[in-house]
Amino acid sequence: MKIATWNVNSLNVRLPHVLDWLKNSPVDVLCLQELKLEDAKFPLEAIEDAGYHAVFNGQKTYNGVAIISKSRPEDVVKDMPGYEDAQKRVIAATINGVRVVNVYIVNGQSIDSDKYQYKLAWLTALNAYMKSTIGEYGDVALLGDYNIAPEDRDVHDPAAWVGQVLVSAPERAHFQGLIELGLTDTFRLFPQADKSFTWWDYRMNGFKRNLGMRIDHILVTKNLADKIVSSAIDVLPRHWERPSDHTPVMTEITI
DNA sequence: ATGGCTCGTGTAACGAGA
Repeated sequence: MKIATWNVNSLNVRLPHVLDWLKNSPVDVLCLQELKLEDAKFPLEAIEDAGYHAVFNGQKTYNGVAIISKSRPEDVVKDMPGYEDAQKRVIAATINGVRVVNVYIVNGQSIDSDKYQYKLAWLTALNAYMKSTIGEYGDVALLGDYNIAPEDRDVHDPAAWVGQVLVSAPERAHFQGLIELGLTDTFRLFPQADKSFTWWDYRMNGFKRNLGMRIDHILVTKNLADKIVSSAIDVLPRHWERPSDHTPVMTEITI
């Protein structure tokens, strides 16, 4: 079973890339973030024509998440139960017996911003939600745009980023809090090239100069972690014309 | 040097992203 995550930065613009990528990388599950479209405008027909199911939780202009899958998604839950949030950032479903949780975690803008406080509160709610989800389902995969670079090696220039949003100690503590629930960062189960990133700024030739960050992640519970056979970043779509600023991450589980 | 691109909105210029 191959599972993947990709922040597409507008599904309107990136639908051709998603379809092309799925054709070349026919994963079983693809979690998308930043759809930037309301549910009525979700391109369901195009996804179904490609042989996939889709469930989605979108809104106009901002945010929005979707799970695309070969098997029919079951027990679909939108948003975090009990957490009041106008922003559409979460969708979960059970696929092939795995509880798949797709998140677009708050960016936070800068550490002196109100949005940073929203990010920390949101991460507290996510920890509680994941704790109950793991208790309820057992086999859980948490995929998405975390907007957190867990370690300095996940940052192109750690010295320049000390204390900034995406790398600040409170954010990293929240990431560690997810690990302490029993989740494993599947990318780090394998040897990886130095300076492996999933996002590059559109400005200043960020991608060509590899000035990136690893902020998109696939975490799984321990029982699933024992069955992971590969995890990799696919930089190919970042080379395509008019790309998303993020590129897909994929993990394969032997189930 | 707090900009630099890209997106949606809406049809000019701005907020948001990270």
